[in-house]
Amino acid sequence: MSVMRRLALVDCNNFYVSCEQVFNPALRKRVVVVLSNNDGCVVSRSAEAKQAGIGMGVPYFKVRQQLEALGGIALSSNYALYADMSHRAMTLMRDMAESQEIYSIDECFLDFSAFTPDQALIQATKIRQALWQSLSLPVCIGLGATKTLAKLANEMAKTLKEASGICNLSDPLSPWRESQMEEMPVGSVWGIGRRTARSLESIGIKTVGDLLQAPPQRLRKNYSINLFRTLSELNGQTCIGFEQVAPARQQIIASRSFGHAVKEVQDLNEALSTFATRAAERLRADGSLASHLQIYVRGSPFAEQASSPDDAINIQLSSPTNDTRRLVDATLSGLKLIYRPGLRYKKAGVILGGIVPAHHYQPDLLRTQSHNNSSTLMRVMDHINDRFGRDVLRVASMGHRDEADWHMSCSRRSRRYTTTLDELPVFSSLGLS
DNA sequence: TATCGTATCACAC
DNA sequence: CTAACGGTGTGATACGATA
Repeated sequence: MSVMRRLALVDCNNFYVSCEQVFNPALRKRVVVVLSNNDGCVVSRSAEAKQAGIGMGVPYFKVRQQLEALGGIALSSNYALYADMSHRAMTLMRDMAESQEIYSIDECFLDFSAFTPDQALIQATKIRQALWQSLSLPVCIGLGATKTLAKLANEMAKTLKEASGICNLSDPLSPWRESQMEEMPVGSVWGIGRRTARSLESIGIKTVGDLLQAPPQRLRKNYSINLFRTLSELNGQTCIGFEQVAPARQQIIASRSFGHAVKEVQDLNEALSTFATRAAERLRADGSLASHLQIYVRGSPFAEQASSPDDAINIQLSSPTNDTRRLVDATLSGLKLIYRPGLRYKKAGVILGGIVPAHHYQPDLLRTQSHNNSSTLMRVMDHINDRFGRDVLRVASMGHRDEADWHMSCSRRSRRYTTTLDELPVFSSLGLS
């Protein structure tokens, strides 16, 4: 007989904006947004920005004027900073529970099963305080018997004014809490996205309470297995396991939209060489090999003409590899086959697939030296780049222009306070870099 | 008929 | 001045090709 599970879901509030505010307190209590790559869309908003009606995911150019009128601030995203803050937060929480599953850059599940209900609430409070005191990060915490319930509790912790950052949907569940839960909109449930929510609403299922009371046969008939798992989890039955170690990735994607549309093969060569290089670095960091890759190029999905390019090609490697040179070669040979002169390309990408552990692969003794994997050269290259800076050692096809059209726009990035010495204010102002 | 690969969708963050 | 709209990853499902 298994003991009841009790899970906590800790989620940082407005994570990217909060990280920026840690290092620039002048941003507190202000309308602040952080933009996606290429300064494209709003991906994180301060409470004040939400209050002012700045939507999540809205293209920046559509709200730029509104932001200026509000005296608001838009920042390019600074992933080095967010990743570092995330690591600190996760490390801090790791020792405050039996086990931890890092779910995303700003969220983790914690196993609180060993705690009594009272202890669990006390521990949640401690975690909130610890993150605020040592990292200045505000978080909300939801407690529940399943991941879906913990996520829902977290939504309620964010939504309900009186929750003060913590909401408990574990037992014992007060009738009051239960009714609050039943009033939550279906779309706020983890796993029920925009489309399913709209569909459910159209048949009168608008809230969690409606969903729990709906006849299961009717749901089974019209919806996927996912919705049933979600429903079971809302009823307290575990369908989604707790993963302390992340399962091996099945694919690695490296892709970017370009700062400006490009037409020349040379630009695409450089961009795709860079993407293949990034993908290969991650592949080696995972200790893996890829068996095939896909490359794709495309124009703007918003282009008025229907003739915007959109092409892809799959390439089978003669043997699994993590060698940047082989992956770049394959990438460029693929590009040759799909490139068409004169078109306006706006995005490209490399997708590595057929990923296997490096130790799993038995090299073919008849293969030539160039097919060696995890070669000494790659290890040395990674080492040098790690020590002396990204791309100090690189394939020539990546190019060396500081300002190529395909490079991202990123005009408003804050300093990488925690990871790049040159960007500490005291160093840069002294001109030491 | 069972299975396989691929494209597409839905979802999350 | 104007035009301008993310990236990474998983799983389900549909469907035609294949053995």
